[in-house]
Amino acid sequence: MRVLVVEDEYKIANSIKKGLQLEGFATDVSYDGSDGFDMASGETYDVIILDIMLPGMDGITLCKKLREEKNHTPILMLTAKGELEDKVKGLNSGADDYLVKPFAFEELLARVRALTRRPQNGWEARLKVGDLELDSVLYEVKRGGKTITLSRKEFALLEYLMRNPNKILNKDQIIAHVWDYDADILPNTVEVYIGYLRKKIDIAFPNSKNLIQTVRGFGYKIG
Amino acid sequence: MRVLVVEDEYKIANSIKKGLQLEGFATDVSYDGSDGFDMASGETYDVIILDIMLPGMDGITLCKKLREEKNHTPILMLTAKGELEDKVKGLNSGADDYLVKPFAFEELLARVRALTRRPQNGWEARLKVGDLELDSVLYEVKRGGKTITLSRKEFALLEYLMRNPNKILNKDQIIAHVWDYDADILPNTVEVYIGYLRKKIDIAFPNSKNLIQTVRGFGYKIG
DNA sequence: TCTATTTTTCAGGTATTTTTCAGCTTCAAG
DNA sequence: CTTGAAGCTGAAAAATACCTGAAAAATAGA
Repeated sequence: MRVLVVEDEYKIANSIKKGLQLEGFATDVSYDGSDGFDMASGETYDVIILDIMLPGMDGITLCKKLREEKNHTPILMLTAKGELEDKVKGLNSGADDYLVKPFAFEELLARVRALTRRPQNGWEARLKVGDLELDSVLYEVKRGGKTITLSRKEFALLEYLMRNPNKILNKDQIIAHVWDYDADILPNTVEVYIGYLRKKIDIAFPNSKNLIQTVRGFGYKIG
Repeated sequence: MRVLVVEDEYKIANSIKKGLQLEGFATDVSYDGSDGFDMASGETYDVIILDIMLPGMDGITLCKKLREEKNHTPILMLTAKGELEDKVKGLNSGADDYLVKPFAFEELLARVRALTRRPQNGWEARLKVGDLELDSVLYEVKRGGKTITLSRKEFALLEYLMRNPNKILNKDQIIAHVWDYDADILPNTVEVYIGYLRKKIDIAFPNSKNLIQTVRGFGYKIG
């Protein structure tokens, strides 16, 4: 599964690349619009992630030119917040989906997976760890059949933990996956959120095993 | 259930494709009239969605040619607003139904379902949630036998909610399904309409359960 | 065209969520 | 036992989501 990222902001491009590679996508990056166009029309990619504001050639033009030469590779456009017009232009020019900046990596991943449309191994809508269940489509969390109400960030964090059961995740990893790429978050914020989740998931169920565990010096794990 | 979409405007074609796929239709797209004709006569589809204005071959010609070769696949024609003549020509050329652009996705879905003519599982004309009833053919809404008058948009929103009972729907989803594909709507508009519905459906019936619920950070649900 | 209604935006208020801060606890190494 | 780093937590501050009355814009009906 091959992905091309055309994005001039070094920080964003590289974090996308690193993240996608870890998920098993072969990822190429171009920091310039016209280079990106050459790569896209020369090689066969399964998805193209395309920023709108680019040096060389803007994303909308790039997209249109690709479509003109009958290249129908799914395109995910990145648009800056507030530029609603761009979103419309982007979809008109032939993009298949768009994502508003700044975004959390897991959001991007979900959309890339939707665009590849192949039964993605390793991705499940319903996650289960012990007697704790999370439905990432219906936004439902239950433990032992009892519903648990979570806020948006609490949910996102729990989902990330449950997608990596029994794996130790450090605070930097958690921040990179759950928070927007430009968020400037203290590690302590993760600690606070772990505390919130513990209260709702473990402390509220005193007769069950504690699922969220601290691994001092390394991070946290669930399971 | 297979659908072919022949439409050169990427934005429309892709949003139809995405929406139909989520509803369980296997959807192919052609952005060109003569390519579309080849696909339609080569493969077996259950419905063909056909724009009139097309590069390569216009929709009316395409439709006629299909009928000439005894292909009676149901055809839904898309006509631009004001082109009433086209609508007549379209029906004369052998199309089964037409839809005026711009349309909301749910309108298209209803017509596609009607054309497949098979008892579509999951689609009902009369919806019921608690003691709230909605008839999508007669445009009638009642709660506990008492008639409720709704405007067009209020009705469309309520119908969408009631077709997804107990499911959390976020504002983007609601906009994509209830509003025209080219509408540029603020999320706040959805909030306002939820308020209108609440006034008529919940607040007007103080002895009944509140059916419309806010799930902060995620969206709204009914049930 | 004019008018009534519907649709959409705007601005201000409130409640909740998110983030930070500061002090406290725990753990492990010496 | 002491010490320092890592983690925990109550509470405050900041940011955000949602609600609502009212105005503006668009639309439909006469």
